[in-house]
Amino acid sequence: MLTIGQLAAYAGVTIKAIRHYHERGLLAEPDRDSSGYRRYSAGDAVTLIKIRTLAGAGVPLARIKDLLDADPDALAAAIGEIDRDIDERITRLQVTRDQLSQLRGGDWLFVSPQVADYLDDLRNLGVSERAVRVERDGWILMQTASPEAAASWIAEKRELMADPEFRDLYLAHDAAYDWSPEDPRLPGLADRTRTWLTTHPSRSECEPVDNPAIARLAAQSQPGASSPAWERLARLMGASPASG
Amino acid sequence: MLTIGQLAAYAGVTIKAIRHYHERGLLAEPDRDSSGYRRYSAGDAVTLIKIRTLAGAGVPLARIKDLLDADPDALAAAIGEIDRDIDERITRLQVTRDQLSQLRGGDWLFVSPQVADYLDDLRNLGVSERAVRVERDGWILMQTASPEAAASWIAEKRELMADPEFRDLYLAHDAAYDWSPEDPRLPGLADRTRTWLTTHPSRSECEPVDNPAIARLAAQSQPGASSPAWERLARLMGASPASG
DNA sequence: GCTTGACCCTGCCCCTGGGTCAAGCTTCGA
DNA sequence: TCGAAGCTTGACCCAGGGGCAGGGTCAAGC
Repeated sequence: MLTIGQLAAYAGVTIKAIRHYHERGLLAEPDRDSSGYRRYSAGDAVTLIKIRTLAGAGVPLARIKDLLDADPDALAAAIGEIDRDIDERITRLQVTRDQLSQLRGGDWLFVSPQVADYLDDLRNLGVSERAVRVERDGWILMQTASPEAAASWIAEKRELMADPEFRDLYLAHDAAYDWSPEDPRLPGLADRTRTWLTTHPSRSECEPVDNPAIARLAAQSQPGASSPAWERLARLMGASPASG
Repeated sequence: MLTIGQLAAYAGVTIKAIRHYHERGLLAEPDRDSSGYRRYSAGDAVTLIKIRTLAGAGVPLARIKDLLDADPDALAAAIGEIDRDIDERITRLQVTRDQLSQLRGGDWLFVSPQVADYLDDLRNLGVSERAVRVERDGWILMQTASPEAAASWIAEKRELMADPEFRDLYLAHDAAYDWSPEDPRLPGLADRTRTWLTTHPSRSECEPVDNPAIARLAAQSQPGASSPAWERLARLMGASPASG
């Protein structure tokens, strides 16, 4: 006959766990010896190892309790189910591992794949990290408000980026962020932008999304995301569609 | 700006979890609107997805809190560590899955491999399941008391099973369990057993282990594990070494 | 203007699967 | 014979939330 410590060592379980199983009714309380110590049989060891194996597989104790006195067929069925569950957990762990590796490596985790691709395009174009971050945050807000609308907008915008003049304007606006508000290039840039806007009517019903000013709009909620040069640019463009 | 429900939906997390992260200091409490609702920014969504990813990998919340404002090098190191941890958990899950499959398939899980082999030998010999179970339980008790001694005994016993006369005696004792106590074969079996015991002095210091009577000894703790025929057999063998 | 349903707020207790500590008894080995 | 190790019960603690209570808010439809 075994003491609780011997049983625990044999089954590879802590003493505390055994008492826990007693409390939950998984393992019957054995008889006590004259001093009140619990005394276990070999059958208890067999049961305990079953419990440990099932618990190690993540089966809840309440379910283990049922399985222990289920008929062999039910047990076999349950084991099959648990087995599939383990497989699923393994694949989920592998997914998690992949996601972890993406934590160091861009925005893939935070936005839809389409937006992530778009952000990568921006980076390849030489857009500043600041602008990329502002775009990312804007797209997150849009995706939250309406994932379908964001999906169609992002498609439209990626198409737009194929236009060299638009790309040029985008990069110029990005660069202008750091210019002095008295920079002589600002009026010309404002003119070019206005011209582009009038010759390229937006197809989407939400105009600001389609031009670089979206960055300023999205940025309004973030302190310090605008600049003196951009403020002047906005004034120069006057009542352009972007300012509404 | 997002409500807590929108943020939760975007990040794939429950509202309750977000509030929990606020309590734990993982995610800063955002400003409230006029009605006291929390209002979130896109940056909160980015942080929350980081939290979710790390938490999904099993990283404790307290550690996530540290990692969120750690420098990139420390984060990369931590991610490497977490990655190894996930690998380990995957292999452990695979081991668990193997053990699970053994739950339906014998005694492999409950005793040492040597004892499991021995029990399989017994089954192949045609020994009754009752006797196998009694042997298994006896070996569990022995292994718990002294794994090394049990290891040498099991080796000795498997050697012994190579002796045809011993095998024969073992099977006869097993079969005798179900005989009538008046069965005329019992005196002859008692004689054969006594003869074998005198011509085969035990090498181990613990004699009962080396002969079939171990089954009876181990069974004494289990009610109903003996039988009328066995009782008579014990009386017939008189003061044999097995009866002590 | 009123209702209805969805959403949000705080605060509390509950769960699993144990770990840890305390205070006192028993058993074992030298 | 004495100290170390082992056993007893009981109470409290942890993560990571879930669920419920009891209430406030908001937007739409009638």
